[in-house]
Amino acid sequence: MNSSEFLKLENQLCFSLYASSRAITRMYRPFLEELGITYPQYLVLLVLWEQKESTVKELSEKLDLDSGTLTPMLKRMEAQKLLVRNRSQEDERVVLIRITEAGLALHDQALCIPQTLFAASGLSAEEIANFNAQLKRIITSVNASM
Amino acid sequence: MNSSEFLKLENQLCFSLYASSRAITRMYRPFLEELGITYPQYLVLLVLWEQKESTVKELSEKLDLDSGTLTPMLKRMEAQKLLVRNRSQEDERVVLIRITEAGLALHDQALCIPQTLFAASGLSAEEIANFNAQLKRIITSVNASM
DNA sequence: AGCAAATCGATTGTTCACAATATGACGGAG
DNA sequence: CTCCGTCATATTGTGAACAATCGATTTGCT
Repeated sequence: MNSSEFLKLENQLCFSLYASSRAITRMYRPFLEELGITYPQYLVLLVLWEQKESTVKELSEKLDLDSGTLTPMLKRMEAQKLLVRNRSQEDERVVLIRITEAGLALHDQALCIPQTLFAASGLSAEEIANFNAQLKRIITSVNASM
Repeated sequence: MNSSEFLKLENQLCFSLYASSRAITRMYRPFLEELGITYPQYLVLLVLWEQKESTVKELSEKLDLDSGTLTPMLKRMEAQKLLVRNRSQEDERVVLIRITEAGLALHDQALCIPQTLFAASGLSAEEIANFNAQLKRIITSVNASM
């Protein structure tokens, strides 16, 4: 593989990741739309379904999104009554995010979505597991070097 | 692997793709910033560096972006003198996109970017090639089913 | 020729994504 | 106790993404 071919390959890989990420949110969109949420909002809910309460900082770290993205998004979700935002009593810098009953109620409705998409994808569980492991290695390697 | 574990895995995989896509644009950003362009604009230039002239429709197909994304982006790039937009004479519905000298001039400056990022990534050429092949299989499989 | 359907791109409106900056709150050094 | 640096979040501004819709053109069918 010469240098020029390799550059093309790397560009292709980066493009593939970019394109596949958008393809996934497109796959989720019609299903999430029925719940009135978007894919990034679904990611927030995935966290809150597990631990019910979090902070902007914690969500920022887990989802790798900054406050400029999260603050307006969490406000929209609060307007939809999916969660509540409150300043912490102990440390007024911290904003606590707590899921509501309405937010919890979406969990049951959302459960079938990954199953449906998995079935539609035509991939095997093994392929997904292997690919996930490999992607994690790549991400770790890239992050470690920066 | 039980059902619940599997759902978590699929959610993880989708999130990993989403996060890695953003990580890549962040890696490119400081380098592309020196050229005054963004990652999606770089993708447009990758096409135009190869064929010099294209159309909105062709770019839309190659990059998997719709006119609502491309039209304003191409206008910004035209404002930067990187390309020109003109209605086709033969078919007035078609807008021809042609790269300018200034746009071509960025090619040389951009050449070193993938090399630099590759070196920084700590990955081997083989890992990248294998991963690229696997990602393409996944995308093909997912797209075929929709 | 004449009209319906398809094509191409632009527009509008909403939601991310993120850099840069601002604001207020905490916490430690002196 | 006070100043000062750090921390957590909010705000502003720019640039994607994309659904929905529109306007103009072309093509196909009768």
